[in-house]
Amino acid sequence: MQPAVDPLSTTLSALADPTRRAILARLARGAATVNELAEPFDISLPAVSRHLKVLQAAGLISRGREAQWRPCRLEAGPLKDLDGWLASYRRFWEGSFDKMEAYLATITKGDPDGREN
Amino acid sequence: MQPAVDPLSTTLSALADPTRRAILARLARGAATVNELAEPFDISLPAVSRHLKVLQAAGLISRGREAQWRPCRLEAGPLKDLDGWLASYRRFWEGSFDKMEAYLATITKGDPDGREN
DNA sequence: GGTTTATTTAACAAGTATGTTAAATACAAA
DNA sequence: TTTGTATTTAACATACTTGTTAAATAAACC
Repeated sequence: MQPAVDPLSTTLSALADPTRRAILARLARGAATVNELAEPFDISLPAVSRHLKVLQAAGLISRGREAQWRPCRLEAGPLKDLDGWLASYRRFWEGSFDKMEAYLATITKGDPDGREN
Repeated sequence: MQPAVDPLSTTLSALADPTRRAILARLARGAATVNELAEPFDISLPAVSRHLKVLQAAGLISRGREAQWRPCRLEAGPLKDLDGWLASYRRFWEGSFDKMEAYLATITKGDPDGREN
């Protein structure tokens, strides 16, 4: 029943929506206006506007003010933080690399030159 | 309003809850039973049970069956997939590294030995 | 000033998430 | 077989999310 205010939760929950991830993917190729961002989707403009509000609240995008346009651009900070969080779990899927290394060590054992194949 | 949920959305939404992330952090140190996992939290056991159900549905944990216990263990697959998704954004925060390299190149320019400081 | 274009806010509906307590299930131990 | 321990399911309350349409705001254009 907590309002879920920690930044990582906010980031993850913002990213959990496929529409918002698609918006980020678009912004990865450069800044865009709300209408441009909305164009590929079958949802209303207010709905897109709200997605942008969520992304901005999470710090994943920032917005400018040019005439009547509010261009959005990607902000990578929260993604970097997420990457940092993920890093502590990385060893769990890099385990297979260890197995591969152990395997290679086995098949090259007894080879004085240490060639791997 | 879409019923089908893509795996990445499922992963992110499972991770968006701080209680569930704490559970994963605990499981990163080894398998645990539901009661063990519930112990640090101020929420009811059924609530924890439901968090585990969410994590399992997302493939982030798997469960055994030993006597009356259902031990949980971490499954890294979805985290690895998330890491793969994140990777395509990595260049956005590695840009500062490029700047650092450019900076270092500047201050070492004209130093025949190429020492960095 | 009045219109057009871009975007947001308001008001509302439907679905989902998370928590609770009480009861049910599964297995072990006595 | 009864009892205790571990865990889940049921039933319910509350709040959040996401979508809609209609109206409001902001700035450019004529």
